[in-house]
Amino acid sequence: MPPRMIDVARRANVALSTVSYAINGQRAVSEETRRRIRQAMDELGYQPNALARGLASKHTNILALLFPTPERGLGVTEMEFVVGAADAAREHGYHLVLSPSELRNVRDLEQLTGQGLIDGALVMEVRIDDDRVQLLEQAGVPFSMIGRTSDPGRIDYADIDFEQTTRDAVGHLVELGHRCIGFLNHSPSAFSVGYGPTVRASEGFRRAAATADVVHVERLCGDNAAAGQAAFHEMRAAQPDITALIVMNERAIVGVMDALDEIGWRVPDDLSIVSMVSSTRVTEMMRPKLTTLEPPSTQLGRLGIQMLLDQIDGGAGERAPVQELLPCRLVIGASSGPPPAR
Amino acid sequence: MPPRMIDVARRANVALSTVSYAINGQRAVSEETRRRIRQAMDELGYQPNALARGLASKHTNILALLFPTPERGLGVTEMEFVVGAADAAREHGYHLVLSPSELRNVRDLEQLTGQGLIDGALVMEVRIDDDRVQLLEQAGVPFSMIGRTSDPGRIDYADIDFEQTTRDAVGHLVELGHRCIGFLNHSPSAFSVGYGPTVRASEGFRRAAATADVVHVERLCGDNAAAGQAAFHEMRAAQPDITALIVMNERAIVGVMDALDEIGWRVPDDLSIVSMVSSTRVTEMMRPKLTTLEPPSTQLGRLGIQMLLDQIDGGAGERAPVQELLPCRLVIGASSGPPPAR
DNA sequence: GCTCCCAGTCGAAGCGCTTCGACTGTGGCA
DNA sequence: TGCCACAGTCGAAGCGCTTCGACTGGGAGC
Repeated sequence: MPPRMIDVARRANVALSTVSYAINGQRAVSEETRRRIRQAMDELGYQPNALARGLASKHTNILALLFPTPERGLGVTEMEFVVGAADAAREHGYHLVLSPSELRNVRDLEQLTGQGLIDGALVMEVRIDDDRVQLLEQAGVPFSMIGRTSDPGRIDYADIDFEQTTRDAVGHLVELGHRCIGFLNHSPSAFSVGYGPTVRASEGFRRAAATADVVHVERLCGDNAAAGQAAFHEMRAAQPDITALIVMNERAIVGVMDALDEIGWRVPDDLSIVSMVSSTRVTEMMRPKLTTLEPPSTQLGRLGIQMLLDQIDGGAGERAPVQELLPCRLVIGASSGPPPAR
Repeated sequence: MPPRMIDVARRANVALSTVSYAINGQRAVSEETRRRIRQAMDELGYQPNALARGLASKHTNILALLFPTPERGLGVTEMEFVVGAADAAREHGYHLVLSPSELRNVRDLEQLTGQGLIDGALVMEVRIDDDRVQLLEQAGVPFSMIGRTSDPGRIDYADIDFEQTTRDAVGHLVELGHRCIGFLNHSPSAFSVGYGPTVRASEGFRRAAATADVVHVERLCGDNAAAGQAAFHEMRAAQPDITALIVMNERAIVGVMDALDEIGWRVPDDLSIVSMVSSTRVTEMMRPKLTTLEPPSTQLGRLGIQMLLDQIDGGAGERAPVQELLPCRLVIGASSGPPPAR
């Protein structure tokens, strides 16, 4: 029912193949012919059939976005990745299919790559040691990652620079005068499965604190208020002099606030709080409005797609892998200030 | 390079077409033959090529998810839609392509449907009067909506039951003893473009309040703290007796809290707050933990896909349209209580 | 004046599948 | 005993494109 290429060809009085060449420029077509073809296409409202094109040409203009849904659930930051990626893909004439593959369902991934549907994949929520990476490699599917494995080798990735980000967080607090800083990280399970941000922020914090020569203490903490509350009390028991807290666990923060109420502490007078890798969209809803290191989520999503397309369009040539670490942006809110004079 | 159907056929000593029939059951195949074919497929690790299949059969097993990115940005609730839809699609053997079409880019939509890539579309963020609906109709693409237009006709949709939800919100407050209730809605621009939830919640609130015979006042309010703060002061000026507030605007809430601080009011002692259509994921991060009417987001996403598939697989037959309104779940937090005895 | 080359065009052969019509052999039934 | 129906199988014709090899007619080069 929709017009086909042959209809365009007939109307423009040329061969089918000439229309094809006019459309994708694989061979020269004279200006006059091209004009007639364009006109015919317009008149018929012609749109090339994506499947036929893909079948014949071996590339589909479809990319997959692999996002597992972690126990933690997906938040604003992840949504921003997705939107960034989807926008970037569309701008380049690609479609993005969403593949909510659980890690356990390696089968799903095989199915996706085996069907010949996708030209490449963007892998989200990468773990330090991620099954999907091997799978994609041996399937020969071009891919890039948001996040990175412990040894990314020559795989393209874009990730948050946790080293820099923790340094910035610690730096901000040190500048304000803090000398004893706590770090509340994600859950023990996130750490033990090797979720990248959890592991890297942990290392980064330790190093940054050591470099700045401040007393520090870290805790892993379940993603809920109760865990946050308990964790803070434990931390304070370990380091009674604590005057500032870096939190990379949005859902634990409210628990910390509860804990502070219990001991009559106020933010930022008695304790400064800096949220790490939280969207301002979230921190602005908290009271006091939190100081945060906001992740460049949309940009990461776009970058991920960009890298992938470079890889695909770039063709076979040996390229240097693109591996970028992006910093978070320090957005100062009302939750950080000078330490109390205790 | 990957095995093709002909390879399977040769290995199982049958015709190509027999393999096809064995796979999708369009014709009877003997048990013995089927066994041999299955074995050959396993040995070769065969996976049908999705494009070839689609080209020949006229359906692709791909659905599109149409989500415009509103000025307001996409939040947790929207993410949950998306995940629900993606999961449901995968469970049924479909892929989901993300189409972040701006409403203005009607061209993008035409391109998507014209390419023959998708079997159907799920439309998110539907407005009272939505261009995309006409476009999809005239393109002959099966689709269903999350949300609904003013006159959905025979189009399938799943939406939140705003009538019921506002009634529940008002009911909860009335039960607590409140007699003067405010409603803080989304922005004037959301209202004027006819964003469904904004419009319907407005009507619902007015009706519910009238039925319950309580004094009520409503304001549209920009999606930010400053607007919320100003709006609350205005509301109180209009109705000094206000003792409870229903808010369907997550980002304005913190502004309301600021306003309360200014006049020395506390929640819920002086003012009860109920958040409408907010994920508990969000309300649990607020202090006090907000009472909310939590939307069945994931379920809506799944339902949307389900309806779409019924429509597609159901075939040509005249079905009754599936039009479902789902209630939100009242989750009582610490932000609502009896009115003060002023 | 002849060859050579190349821009520009055409026809045809696939890409890997679905599906149609045709063919075979068996069993039920009169 | 003969006929028909039908389960089970096969070959071939597309689906709507891309791409390859081949063909044509000028200009450029000598």
